[in-house]
Amino acid sequence: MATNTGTGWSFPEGVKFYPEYLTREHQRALLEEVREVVAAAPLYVPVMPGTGTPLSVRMTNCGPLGWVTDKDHGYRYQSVHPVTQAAWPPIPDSLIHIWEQVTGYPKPPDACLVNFYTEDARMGLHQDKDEQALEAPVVSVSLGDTCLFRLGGRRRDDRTRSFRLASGDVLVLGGEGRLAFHGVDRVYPGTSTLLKNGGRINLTLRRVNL
DNA sequence: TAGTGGCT
DNA sequence: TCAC
Repeated sequence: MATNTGTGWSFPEGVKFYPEYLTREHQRALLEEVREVVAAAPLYVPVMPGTGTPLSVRMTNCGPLGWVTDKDHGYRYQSVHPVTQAAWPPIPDSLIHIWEQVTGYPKPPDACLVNFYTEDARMGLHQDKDEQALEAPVVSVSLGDTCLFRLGGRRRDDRTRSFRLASGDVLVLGGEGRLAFHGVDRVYPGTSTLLKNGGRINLTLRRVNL
């Protein structure tokens, strides 16, 4: 059963959108925990496999595993920060709780990707498919400035729908939507006061290992 | 192919 | 959308 969005386009089955899931207080507390993660595991600029073209987002991770990409070894999960070689810091409890509440998946997430978007950062249309546990949903939590998010289907050429993700929104990609192409077309500067210097933070919770 | 410049 |  797909969710009707009133635009003639429905979310794929298994996609759940929770606008304003987190209160402002919860967002502030979560942001503080993200700052601790970034203090332990600094943001860095990932690059595309093969070409070495930098992505426009800055990235870090928390949890037993982190998603990384580089010129020589491509997309993968690994247990250490690619620059410092230190183990990733733990996933904050509040994020584990969100995962439990919105998924009900029997195992906790073992990876949390932290993406920081400045006002000119983008994320091209892609699928999350580097995980073994493809039956586990992917959970996205937005903090800071609003972005224009694009969601399609399992094939790159499936039609897409764009909608905004604002601070405190939670999006779950499960079921048919687990392998849906998605990306971030733009960030709207000045749309949130949560981050003093602006920008958007996206936290993506995933179960990688079975 | 999680990016992007250039051409129709 | 294509082609790199």
